[in-house]
Amino acid sequence: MDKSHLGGGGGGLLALDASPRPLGFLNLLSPAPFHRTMEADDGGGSGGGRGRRSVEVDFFSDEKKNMKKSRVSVDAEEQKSQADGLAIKKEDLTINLLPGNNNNNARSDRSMVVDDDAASRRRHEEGKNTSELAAMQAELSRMNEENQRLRGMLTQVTNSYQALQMHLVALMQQRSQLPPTQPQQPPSHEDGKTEQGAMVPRQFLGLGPSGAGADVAEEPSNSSTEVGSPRRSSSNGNEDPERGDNPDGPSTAGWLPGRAMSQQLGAAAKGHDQQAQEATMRKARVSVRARSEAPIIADGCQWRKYGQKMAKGNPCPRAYYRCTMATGCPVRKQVQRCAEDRTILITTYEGTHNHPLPPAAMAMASTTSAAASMLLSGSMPSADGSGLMSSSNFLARTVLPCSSSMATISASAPFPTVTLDLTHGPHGPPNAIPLNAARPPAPGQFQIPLPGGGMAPAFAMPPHMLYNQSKFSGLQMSSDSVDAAAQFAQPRQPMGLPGQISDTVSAAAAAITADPNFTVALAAAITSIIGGQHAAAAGNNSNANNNNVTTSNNTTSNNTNSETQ
DNA sequence: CGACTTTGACCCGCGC
DNA sequence: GCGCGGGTCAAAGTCG
Repeated sequence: MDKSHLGGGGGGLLALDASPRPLGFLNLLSPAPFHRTMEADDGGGSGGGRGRRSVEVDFFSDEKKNMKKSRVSVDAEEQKSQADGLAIKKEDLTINLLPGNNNNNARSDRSMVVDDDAASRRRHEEGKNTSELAAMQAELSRMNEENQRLRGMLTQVTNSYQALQMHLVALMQQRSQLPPTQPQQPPSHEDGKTEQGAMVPRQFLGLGPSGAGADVAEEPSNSSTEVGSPRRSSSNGNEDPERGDNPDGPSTAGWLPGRAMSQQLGAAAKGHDQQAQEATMRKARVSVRARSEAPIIADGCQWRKYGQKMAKGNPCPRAYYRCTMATGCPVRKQVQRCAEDRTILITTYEGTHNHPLPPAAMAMASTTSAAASMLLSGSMPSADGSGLMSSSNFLARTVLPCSSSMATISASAPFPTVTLDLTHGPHGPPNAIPLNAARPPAPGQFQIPLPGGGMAPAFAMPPHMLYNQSKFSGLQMSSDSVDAAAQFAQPRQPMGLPGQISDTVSAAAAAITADPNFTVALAAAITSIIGGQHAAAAGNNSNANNNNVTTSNNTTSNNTNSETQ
């Protein structure tokens, strides 16, 4: 498929910035990842926002608000520092480091009077300023050091993630080769593609196995791995232009019902186990729970509603949407409000995009596809759920390193589902309940343990601190990372810094990371950059990535290029 | 007029 | 075999 788009279309949301800035925050939020609405994405051939189109909620609107709030917090912190006579300002860290630029000094120069007391006082002040300057310079260098270390951590995480992904692909390759009579071998694994290349298609929303899901639309041999709903073999299956655009039988396997596919491909050629696995793969889903008053969340894709049903046990109807960004895209999603809390919108994604995604849709697509791939990689061979267990750990360590405490995997029938819960957090309602408490855990459903499980008890932190910890828990890949994560997780931790700088910066960090959506953005960004790097490795440009990636003291800079609805 | 939503009907899987 | 529930279809209606 169009890999070039992946690289240039915003596949990477962040990159390592080599510029030594004092404590740079990663600009993880790409150009308004979830800010586009269907109206904004209406370029796929629709007549242009006709009909009663659902009002979407900006998926990260709260986040943006909170980011703004964070910015306000930083400003307020600065003002407060100034008001308290503390000279720690951003300017102090960058511009006003030289004594000659000190406004106080300049002012005192102008008002200098030949007065011994005044001169001595001024000398005293100068000495004080000099010591402060030295201290600040020391802090600056220390923060530079910290920044470098964080970059190193991110590099390490990236490398580890790539290694894990490669390992996953290798494992899946082995599994796919286990049945000797298996008629289909993922061609992408046999040709010149590297394993990384095999992962690239997950830039699309691929709920299928890694390396195969996104290729199914153009590879008939892989059709049975399509994740679309196992449609019945209706006689009018080709009436739908989205399904019937490929009249040559098996080539349309992406839309063919599983049963028909089995007939056409020769059911005898497959073992029952494999069919069961494929059925599981087809039904893999990623569910996202988010608080929203709007009837649908804006995930960057264009959807068309094709049905609505009253689900049992839920007074709220369930709406069925189909991706209309490209003809024949099999991706569907279900949107339903939570019965217990109607402010929670549950969006379940299913299927694999067979078309390039806009940058706005990349984050969600990458996150959900990676989550589903991880889920499938672990759930397929296991009949007792142990596979899911291992999958969840793997998922927690790789796909959702920063939101693992908010992700669940449901092993309950009929299909495995990864649930990303964005509903709890400090900004939620006071009665926001943790995931497993909000919903009675279904049989076989469990919460993914924290990836650094041993770490959580190590810190006696209040709940909001724990949130912060979870934000960076994905960086717990080394002891250094643990330390850094702990430092980030404890905004008031001195970190060896004398005072105001660490307080100010930590307060900003706390304000930013306190937003639960930040977790998802972080996960999405990491996932995206991994994919972006893969695309870049395949010879694609990485300029777009660089455009989207900054390290900056101003953590709100990522909101500047939002797309209006 | 075309794209979209609505909604009743239909099909299928599953449990009893 | 039957009924239930989930998922989808497709005609009708809506909108700009």
